[in-house]
Amino acid sequence: MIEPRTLKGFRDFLPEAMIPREQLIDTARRVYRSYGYSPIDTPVLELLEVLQGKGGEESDRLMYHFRDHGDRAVGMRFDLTVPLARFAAQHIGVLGTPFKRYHIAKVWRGENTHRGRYREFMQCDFDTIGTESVAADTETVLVVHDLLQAIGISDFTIHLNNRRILNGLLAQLNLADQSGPILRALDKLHKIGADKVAAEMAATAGTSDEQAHQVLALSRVSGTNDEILAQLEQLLANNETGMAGIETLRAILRGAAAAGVESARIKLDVSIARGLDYYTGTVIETFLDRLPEIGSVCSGGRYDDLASVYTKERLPGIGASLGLDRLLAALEELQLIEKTATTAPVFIPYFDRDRLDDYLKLAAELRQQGLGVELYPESRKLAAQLKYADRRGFRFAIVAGSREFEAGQCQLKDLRAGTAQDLPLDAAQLATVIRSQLV
RNA sequence: GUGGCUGUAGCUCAGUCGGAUAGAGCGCCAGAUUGUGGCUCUGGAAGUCGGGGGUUCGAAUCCCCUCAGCCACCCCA
Repeated sequence: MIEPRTLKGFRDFLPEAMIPREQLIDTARRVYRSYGYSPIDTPVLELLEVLQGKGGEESDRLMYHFRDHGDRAVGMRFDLTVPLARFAAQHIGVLGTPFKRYHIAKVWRGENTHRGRYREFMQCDFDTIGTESVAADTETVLVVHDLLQAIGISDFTIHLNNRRILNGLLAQLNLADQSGPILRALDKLHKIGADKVAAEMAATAGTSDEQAHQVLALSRVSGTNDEILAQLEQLLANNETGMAGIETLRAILRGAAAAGVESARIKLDVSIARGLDYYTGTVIETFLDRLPEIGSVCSGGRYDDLASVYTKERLPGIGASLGLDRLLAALEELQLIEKTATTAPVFIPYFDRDRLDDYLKLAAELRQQGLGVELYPESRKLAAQLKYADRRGFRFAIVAGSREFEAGQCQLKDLRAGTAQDLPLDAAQLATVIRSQLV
């Protein structure tokens, strides 16, 4: 016998896990569409040359790849952004700009597994291609905001930064060449503290004490968003790049406020520096206030050289990605996930052995009324069937035996409340009552 | 990739110094006068003790290898 098991980092999803998963995807889709993003899909497999060399050596090493039957070198997509770059370069002529797309799909990375990190996982990306307008930056923030609200999370904070502020400062200190190691160190500020960041910068980037001190001046920038902006303006007063970054942040804050986003939802955070090789401007990360340690659940930013390896046309873009698996883990920890293993609210026990056709008819009529209905497939004893319905999380059961059929009545049980009422055996009337109580 | 920890029933775990038929709770199945779930009671099924090798009279227990998971580091398009 072959032991049934899944590959390391690959998972099965049981109904109890899959139902909230699909709900989350539905919500993301609805929010993305409300901003005019359109769905696209791309192949799981691409020619290796299309995928490789876009995210650095590490990404190439993590990518699943092999030779196909025609001896072509192919790879499995490890994110949705590189395929988008190829897609945009190939089709932008017919799509036109600006082009807004969302893409909800699985990606694969052959890396070490961790809590919340798998080798096969879902990304929910949305991006706007072909505009450098700050309107797109602001809308990206708004989408993240609306998305988390729609999911039902009441307390979250969108951390906002701009790579040009960091780049400007480094240029000012003649450290532009060392931005990689410096920003990687700076990214750990919250985690390891200023002293250790300074030590790491000295070790990996060869910064002098004075340079480290200057870079860490960033770490002392704090206060309200307005206060942070004022401090940054002082730090970067003579730096065109830095000032441009500050102006972009200001514009996003203004725009978000105008669109009705509560000011406490957005926090300027100069230590956010992720996506080092990739992002060129706005950078965002989103944290749950009650579970910050789980990390960013929705991250993204602006990248202005997205498709340069595929086309001479300039295709700047901005977007973000919902970390579906991480968010689900968080929602579970915060007990915001309702546990049900059924998708239909109404259960009909197959109670009277001789009345199968009557049950089928009732179920069909209720479905025509727009209700999800499951009919139990075996005429077991009633207690067992009700127990099944209870375990699966059905909301209502419609009990009818020979007595009820003869009287033209049935019993509607609210399984959650533990109440029951007698009603006429009529689908339209039943549906009205059920709908009024479904909430 | 590095270091540490853990793998015993479907799930969560106990199992003494190496000792004989490997346990519990939950879940599952059946029942508690033939038509009503959650609570209770009774009974039942279910384990290659992750896998392989070794030491030993004897291994869930000790040793080696391997697979998987967790934690920290590294990395994170």
